[in-house]
Amino acid sequence: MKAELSSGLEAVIEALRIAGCRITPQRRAVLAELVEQRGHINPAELSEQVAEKLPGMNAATVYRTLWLLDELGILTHTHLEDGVMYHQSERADHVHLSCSRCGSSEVLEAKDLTPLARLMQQRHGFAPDFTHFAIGGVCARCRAAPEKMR
Amino acid sequence: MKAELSSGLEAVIEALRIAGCRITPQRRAVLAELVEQRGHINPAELSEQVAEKLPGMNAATVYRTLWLLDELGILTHTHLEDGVMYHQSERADHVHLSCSRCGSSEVLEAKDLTPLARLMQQRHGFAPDFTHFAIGGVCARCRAAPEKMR
DNA sequence: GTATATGCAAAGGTTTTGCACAGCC
DNA sequence: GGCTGTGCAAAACCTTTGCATATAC
Repeated sequence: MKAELSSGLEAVIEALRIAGCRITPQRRAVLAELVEQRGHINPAELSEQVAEKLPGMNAATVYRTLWLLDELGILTHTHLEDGVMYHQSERADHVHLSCSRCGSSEVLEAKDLTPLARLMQQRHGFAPDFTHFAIGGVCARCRAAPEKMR
Repeated sequence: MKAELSSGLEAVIEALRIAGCRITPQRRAVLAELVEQRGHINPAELSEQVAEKLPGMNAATVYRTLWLLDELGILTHTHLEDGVMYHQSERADHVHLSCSRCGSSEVLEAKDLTPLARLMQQRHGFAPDFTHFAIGGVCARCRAAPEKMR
């Protein structure tokens, strides 16, 4: 069984235990916050959120916990235009399209790009995971709009 | 004519002048260093390099210069696993494939991905520029190798 | 001469690290 | 009780900003 946050906090906690890690209130708090978060969140913001609910919670601990959970595959990070974001691994199911002209960001289901991914793998041997970095480019609206200066 | 570093420093300098910018030794130094650099370089490192050749050169000036040149389209930045890198715009012709398993990074000519880009544009309306972010995934060697723990 | 660019210094923000103590198992 | 994890504080980085001065034009 793979530990996924969606299968419930307890499943992940069990996985942590099996990995020889200790279950602390701090780790529970980080996990709980990540479950509540629908989208991505950066470490700094997450740190604030968690601290609200578990006073005394230290930023260093948040960073260490994120590192651990990422290492165990429970979390994933994604690189967007403005930095690194964390989210539940099983929610690494969408791709960010980041428009360089208007700055907007749309989201695509990862599976919509599987044909492309497969093609790329066949042609270049590299099996891409388009969820790990955003994809830059120009969105449909900006392409349609008359060219403006930026 | 578009100002490109490869057309020579002087062409870019002329473009700067036309844009109403002043030509300072500092700006020349940054441009010169970027011409010498084959690949990508991050602002901090670039700052060091330039300071070696133009003593007194200040980091703040480097950042301001990079911002300006990026704004003018002479430079481009790319997001790799370990941060932002700058390079000459006309060298934004390659895509970084970053293997999440072994950490290696291969490079692909951007034009090798144009069919994919076109396909994506047709299907999703978004015209991707795969050079602006790296593409994460698993390289051919790691896919072939027996699954190891990470 | 005037407007722009630079240097300096300081602040801002994020992330990492060392170490003593606390607390999970 | 022993070892892992945490808090605290400091440091390490990277980047930005304000302001007086220097300088390109």
